Amino acid sequence: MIETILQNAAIEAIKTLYSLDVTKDIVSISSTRKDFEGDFTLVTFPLSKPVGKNPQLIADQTGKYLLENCKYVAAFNVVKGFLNLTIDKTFWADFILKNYNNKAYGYVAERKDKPVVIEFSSPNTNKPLHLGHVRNNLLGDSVTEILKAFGYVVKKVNLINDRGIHICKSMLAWKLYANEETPQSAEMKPDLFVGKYYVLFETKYREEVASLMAKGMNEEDAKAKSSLMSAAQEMLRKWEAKDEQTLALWNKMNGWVYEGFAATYESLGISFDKVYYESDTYLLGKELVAEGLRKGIFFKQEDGSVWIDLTAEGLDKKLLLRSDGTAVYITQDLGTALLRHKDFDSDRLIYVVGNEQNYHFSVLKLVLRKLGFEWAENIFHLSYGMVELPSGKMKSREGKVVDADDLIASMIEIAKNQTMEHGKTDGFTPQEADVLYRQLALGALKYFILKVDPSKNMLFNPEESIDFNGNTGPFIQYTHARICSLLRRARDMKAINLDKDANEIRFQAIVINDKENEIIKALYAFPSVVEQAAKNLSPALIANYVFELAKSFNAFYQDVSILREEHNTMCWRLCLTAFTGKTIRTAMSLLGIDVPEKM
RNA sequence: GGUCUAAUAGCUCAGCUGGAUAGAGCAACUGCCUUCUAAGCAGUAGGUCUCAGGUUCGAAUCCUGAUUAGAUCACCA
Repeated sequence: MIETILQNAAIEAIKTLYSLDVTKDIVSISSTRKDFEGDFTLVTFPLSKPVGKNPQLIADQTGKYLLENCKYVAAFNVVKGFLNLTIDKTFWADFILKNYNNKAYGYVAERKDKPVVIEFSSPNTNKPLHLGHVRNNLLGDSVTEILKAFGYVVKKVNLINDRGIHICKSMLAWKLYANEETPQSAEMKPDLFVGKYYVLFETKYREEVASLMAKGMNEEDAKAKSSLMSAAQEMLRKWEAKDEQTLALWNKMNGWVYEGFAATYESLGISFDKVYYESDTYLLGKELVAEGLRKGIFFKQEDGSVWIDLTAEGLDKKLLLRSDGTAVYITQDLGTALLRHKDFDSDRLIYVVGNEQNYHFSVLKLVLRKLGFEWAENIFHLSYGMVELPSGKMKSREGKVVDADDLIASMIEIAKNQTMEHGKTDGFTPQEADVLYRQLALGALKYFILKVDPSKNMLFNPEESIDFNGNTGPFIQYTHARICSLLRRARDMKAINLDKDANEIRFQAIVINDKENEIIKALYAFPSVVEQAAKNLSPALIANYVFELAKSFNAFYQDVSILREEHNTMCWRLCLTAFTGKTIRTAMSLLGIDVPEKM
């Protein structure tokens, strides 16, 4: 890109002017700050010492040299040690004309690498998906799209947590209190229905503990003596023993939940290449533990439990197998990692999992590495922060959550009301209108969540957060729709041929507004994650690409505004409008957001 | 207690590898709908970048320490 060209030219300039070889890292080219004239800025302070002259003089002399010797530099000015370079307009013209009809703009060709496997979503089957899952799903889906744009083959997998004590809790509550009620008879979305019984169990359990404590027991004893909890544990034992009745109930309730999940995934527009079930995988990993024992990487305690000592690495000792020989969480995660590596012939695994599991994943990676798996080096935990509510953390045990389906439904409702209020769907068929409401609602939700740095906790205020004004998905969609509208009108007047006829087109085009930079922010919301992921995936290559991409967008936009000011001609505006529409579409597709052509 | 993460406008968030006068949106206030579509535009006001040191030409950004908040350190998943 242009920065590299300028950088090399500057290095050459310094060599010629001062007979000095300088490295790239002290020749920094960045986009010029607005309020200053120019497109790119060379900061000359770091050059001052090696060259032995004051920054201003260096800037001045280098500027003169570049003006004469670099064909892209049209003008320069110096403010203190900052050398501001203005790029020749023909460069931007060539750039636009070259890329306008390039369908692959923003994408790189497919590479030959092994596929990347990304795990996300990973719900439990005792309750419906909530806002936290939504963040997870959107991140997973968007990172997939971004990696695909970098030419990677990406396989999306989901590991459903369909067994364990929490599942038994909803099963037990249903068995005790439901009187054979079904989602149909209760007229509820089936996963919501199951979740209701999970909350019911927790409520009844707390009541029981409270009443035991009222009789003078302390909390610990009360919890231990709880008949409900021991019944749930008994149910888990029966499940593991493959008791027929228990399995039948388990199948029935999980079936309900899957039906509900399918609907939620559908409305979020999310799909998977492969779904794993923990009931199939929970016994995996024991062989790995045995192998580690043989190799002397792990050790066995007197009670039979197996551990690894990671204190040398700054972590603790970690249990890998219980004394009764059963697996724990990390045991099966070791096994599933290996399974995935084999299933997809992949040596790059990404896990989209909340940041409360940071420790777990550092242990997982370390253990696999100690077992001798080189691909473990490429495991990347895409860690994201919690979604908090104004009232504090979401607690599914207490039913204090924002349900994903409710949220989407109410967003669609808001989108519908506002759109009708603005009269935007006049002339739409009812079907077209419904599609638009959905696109707007999901655009708002997705952009709202994805624009926040994934690693940070975020606050979600149901009353205030969802907005269609300002820096929002619908605003970007709106901008895109306006651009499309302009192009339609232009086409009505005369066929657009950007290469030849641009000058002849007489058309009052949109003045591109600065808000379109918001789309760049959407891309910027990711580098922290994507760049890190990229570093893990393939050294520098991808990371540089993300950076180049984002940067080239940014440079382009800066120059859009410069062109706008300096060249107030129709043809220019039209070219830029068309191109901006293109970049919006490209960027939004990386976020998994639809951009309607009319609204 | 150990480890990790965070702290930027009243609120929600940006701030790229250290660069010029720290930016958006919301909320508040002023103007703008006959030339693309006001889900908009132009403008005003709002800041000790938690605090204290350090590194350097230059720090919101890097380092050290403190304060506050969150996560984690289970024979839970």
